[in-house]
Amino acid sequence: MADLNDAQNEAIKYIDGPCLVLAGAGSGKTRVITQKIAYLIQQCNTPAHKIVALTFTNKAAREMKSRVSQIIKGSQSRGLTVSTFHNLGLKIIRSECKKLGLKSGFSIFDAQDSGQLIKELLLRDHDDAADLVQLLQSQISSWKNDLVRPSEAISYAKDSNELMAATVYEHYDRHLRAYNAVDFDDLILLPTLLFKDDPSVLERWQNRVHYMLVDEYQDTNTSQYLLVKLLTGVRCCFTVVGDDDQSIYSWRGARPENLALLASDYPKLKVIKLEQNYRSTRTILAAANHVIKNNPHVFEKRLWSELGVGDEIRIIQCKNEDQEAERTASALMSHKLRYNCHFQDYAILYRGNFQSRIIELKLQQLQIPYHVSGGTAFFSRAEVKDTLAYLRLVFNPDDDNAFLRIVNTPRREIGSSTLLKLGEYAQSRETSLFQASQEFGLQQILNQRNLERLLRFVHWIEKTQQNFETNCPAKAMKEMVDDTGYEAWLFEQNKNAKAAERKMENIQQLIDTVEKMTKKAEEEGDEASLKDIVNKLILRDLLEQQEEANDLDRVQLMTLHASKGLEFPYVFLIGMEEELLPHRNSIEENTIEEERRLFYVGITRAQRQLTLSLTSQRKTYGETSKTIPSRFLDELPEEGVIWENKDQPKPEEEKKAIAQTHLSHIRSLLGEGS
DNA sequence: GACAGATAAGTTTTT
DNA sequence: CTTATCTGTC
Repeated sequence: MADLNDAQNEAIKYIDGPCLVLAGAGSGKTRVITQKIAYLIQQCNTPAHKIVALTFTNKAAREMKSRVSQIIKGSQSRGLTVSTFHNLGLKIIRSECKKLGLKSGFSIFDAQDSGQLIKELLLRDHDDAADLVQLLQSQISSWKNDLVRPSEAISYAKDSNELMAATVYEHYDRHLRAYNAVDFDDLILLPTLLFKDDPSVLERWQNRVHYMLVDEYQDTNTSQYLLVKLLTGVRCCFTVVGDDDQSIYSWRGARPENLALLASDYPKLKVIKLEQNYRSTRTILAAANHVIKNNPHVFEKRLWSELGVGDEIRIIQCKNEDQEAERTASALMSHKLRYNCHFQDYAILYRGNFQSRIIELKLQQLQIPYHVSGGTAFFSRAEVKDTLAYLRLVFNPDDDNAFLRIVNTPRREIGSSTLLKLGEYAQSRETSLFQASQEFGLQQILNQRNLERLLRFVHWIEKTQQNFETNCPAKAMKEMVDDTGYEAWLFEQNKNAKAAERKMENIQQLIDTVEKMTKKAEEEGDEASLKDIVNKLILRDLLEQQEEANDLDRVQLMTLHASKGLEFPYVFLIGMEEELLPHRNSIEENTIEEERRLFYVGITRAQRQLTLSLTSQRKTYGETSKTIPSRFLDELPEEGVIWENKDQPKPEEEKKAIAQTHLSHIRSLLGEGS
């Protein structure tokens, strides 16, 4: 436990009661958590399996796990729980599903599934509901995050609109249960409500948690706050770490005031501030402090650094996004060649996922290896969603969303009118589409031919279910995909065979992943249930994991949100414009402070050098329009910041670098050829 | 019931 | 500029 400062040491050794660590950016908060876990296990004889550490992202959980295992020898950390809130919730729901009225194969609805369900419910009662869906979806989500149940929402409603929304909420929840499904918010909400209502269940779980640590505490919502409070109970043995300046998730229900709430809920709360920054140069830190000064603060803190002054912050002004991408890529490349760094030392950050496209293009042109993290690209692909829907239906036949998605994909000549009739029948019988398909009464409604087609599908699903019970998951999955004739259908659909091939590769990747996960689970002695794996897939763990292993030396591309908790020697932050950062909606909704924190997060990711860029015109929806420099640029200090004018010719050095890359590329091609 | 072509709509951020 | 949805024809 060498090399820790006094505050860090104090935070680690204080274990007798609730502890709040206010940790500024780069102040070593992850170190505090990992070292504290080691301290608990090695010095305090706390059994590893009674310690729970919670994070918000899979990536953070993985990182923490690996850092803990670096400190303590393998066997000692066995049984330690390091997981995301959502994964812990899933674990609790899985083992308590009977109490919650769920069957074991329950599905997890992602945001898209939820949206679809809400849309359907709205269309039943209202004519033009399309633009209401998003609004209702976020309303229902906030209700769930605030522990408001449908009945309460209905009784609190003040006008007809609110009543309508609350009614949709009630229908929505009822349908979820009927589908034997939960949504993302339920993963936290259901365990919390269960613990609140059932003391015996709560006690059982409390006994499994002797000490709890929570990372990024400013991101907790009301439901998560209560979950932690309930689980830690009267023992109050927990450490939470957070930074209100890095609160960037209030749009999804996070309550940074939970930091302050803690002090009133726990009068004995020990508050420790970490103010020494070990990450960034003084120039970068000064800029970050200067910017965040514009926000009001509950907890005052002064971040300082012992590191050198370092390079100036560069601001590159470009004509358009094309040039911005080009200059970013070439500046990166010339820097890399000059200082002989690794690609993994660089990160390119942006506000929205859509901004990665042009950058990717330019990086490809310069042969720069990169990895785009986060992003829903893979999971939003039709073929991936189809395959997952097949699995969902196999394990949970009541999942009507999955049923509708794949009942006629590939074509089984089951069309919309058949499904409409089936839907009406199922509704009247109050059962799922799958169950309804097998009912006798359906003969009255559907003609012989259509009924046969439907039953053929139902029987095939049942056959597949059996196959999954007798065969190993990956094999059964492969057979399932083969059985559907999906591949042939893809080639039929896509004129160019290449696109179809790529789609099949994506499905194969899913199968490979399942195989790997199964093997891994077996090695660790867990039950290798495909149900769990599918749910983990939907929670987005795993695939990232695989990619990470392969993507060693690559430039990292990600959103500002995704970058929180990470650090890079050299950071490029692109799109410093009004309506982008701060985002247009945030300007309208007057939530500039959160955007400022987002900028703050971006700045503080950089260890040695920070480069900002902006354009004077940008293409949106295919139309170019003028842009205004971000107001945040005005908030930077004058000292230590240099502006590069757009009219300036490209620096000679960068030109040379590009030429050199091309040359070395040609050489490598020649070399391989001979 | 399938499919092509037209038209409209939409990009914040994530588990 | 892409993607989702609608419409009309076969």
